Amino acid sequence: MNLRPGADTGGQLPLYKEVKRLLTESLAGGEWQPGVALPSEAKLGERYRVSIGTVRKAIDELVAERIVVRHQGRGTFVVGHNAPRTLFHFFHIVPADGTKLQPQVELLSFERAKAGADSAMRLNIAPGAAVFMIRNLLRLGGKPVELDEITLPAERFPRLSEKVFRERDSTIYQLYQERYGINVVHSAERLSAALADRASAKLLGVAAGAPLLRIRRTALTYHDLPVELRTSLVNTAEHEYFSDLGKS
Amino acid sequence: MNLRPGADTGGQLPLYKEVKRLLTESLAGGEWQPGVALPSEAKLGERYRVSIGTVRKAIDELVAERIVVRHQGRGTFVVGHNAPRTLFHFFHIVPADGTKLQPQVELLSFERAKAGADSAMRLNIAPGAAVFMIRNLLRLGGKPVELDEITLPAERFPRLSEKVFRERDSTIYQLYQERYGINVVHSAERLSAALADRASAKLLGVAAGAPLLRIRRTALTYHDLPVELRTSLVNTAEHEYFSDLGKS
DNA sequence: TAGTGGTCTAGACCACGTG
DNA sequence: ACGTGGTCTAGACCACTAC
Repeated sequence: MNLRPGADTGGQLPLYKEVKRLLTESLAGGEWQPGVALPSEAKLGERYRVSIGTVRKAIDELVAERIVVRHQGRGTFVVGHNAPRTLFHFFHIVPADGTKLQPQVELLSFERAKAGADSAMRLNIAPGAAVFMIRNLLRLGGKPVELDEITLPAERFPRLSEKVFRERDSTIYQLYQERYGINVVHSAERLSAALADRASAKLLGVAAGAPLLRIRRTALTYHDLPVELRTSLVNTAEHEYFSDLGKS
Repeated sequence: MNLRPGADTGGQLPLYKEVKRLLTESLAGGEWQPGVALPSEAKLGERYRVSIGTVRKAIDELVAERIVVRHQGRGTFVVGHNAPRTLFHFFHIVPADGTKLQPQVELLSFERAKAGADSAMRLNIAPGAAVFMIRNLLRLGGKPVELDEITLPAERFPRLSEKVFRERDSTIYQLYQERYGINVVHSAERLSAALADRASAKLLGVAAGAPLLRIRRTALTYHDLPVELRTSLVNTAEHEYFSDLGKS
């Protein structure tokens, strides 16, 4: 760490990047839980022996990545899955008329299985490693709209069971956060079109052969570590996927 | 404009937001063309009578929105549609294996028409106003993959003709930029699944009733002004839509 | 009143690109 | 050598929140 103005960089990384890395380490290590305020910028400046401006630049990037939020006069807070607004960072299905609705989730099945080659690669685990496979039906305004298949690496979710999953009184990502200390902060999604097979059609209340939107998501925690795979089949007759790219 | 440290805000907007607004005005007014360097940060500081730090904060936001790019030692440049990398800010279809390919575009039809209620609303023009309707077939690696229907407000594209459109030696957004001074900087997309009708199926080389991904895009220029509507039908048998959300 | 983040300035030095 | 953006510091004052 260096205090001379404009000096250093012999250590390779800019100071504020290093501070950001250290902050991310602390977040990943659970030093500050979601919903809790970080130390003040002045305190962080002392802690890392840098000026407030450098701390601010590091936090600026965390804010841009929606990992923390600032509240003037209150402090800087770790983003978790408690605030209803964070739900829509990950749930992009809206009625065609645009009004956002909270989905109701119904558990269809909960199984143990072994990871296939593709899942293993995307989850960065060994092929054949134990995983949980969970299927859910999502309703919007009472109507079934989306069918989810979730794949979780068992190692990261010790003692997870159908009972635990079913009896949670929160969202799924909140469960990961509160019970396993896993905070989902980003996701990558790939979309394609598919035809409803008989089973999916029945659950979604459409004809077999109806067109469905297929979403394949990888959910990531700090350091871009993958922690969940999710394949969704969506009936887009009355709903759409909203791609809220870029912009601020 | 105010020079006292920490003062003002009586004028409502923070200084750097005002500077950003003025920069955007100049960009929209064509003072700096895409590909050209803005005045240096020091010059802009003199011009708006603010410190360099304030200019930098304004430009930071324009960089985050991909409206300009900085190159250390060279300057800050207006983003246009010349660099091949900018293409993929707007074209999100990639082969399932992930390798990005440049699409080849074939013009299918070019017509004049009147805007319907929905198009007019989304383009912010009067219902019944003159529009161009253009249909294109896009190929990736020689195979037809996407069918586009483009709607343009005729008023903003004076003297556009099939000949002009067909004989362009560049991308479509490059044509807008170079001939009409319209720089597409953002887009909003809504996705759904559909079935191929007979005509689309034939053009895309799939069976009628095959599942297609439908993308409805509104393309925006500075100040979030809509300048183009585009509905795309994509055969996702061997390609996917990549949603590269958030993150830096 | 005290503490927090938000804005704005000023100036130093570094790294990069061009001539 | 010069000009550009990139990093870092220091300090002032404002706006908001909580007590």
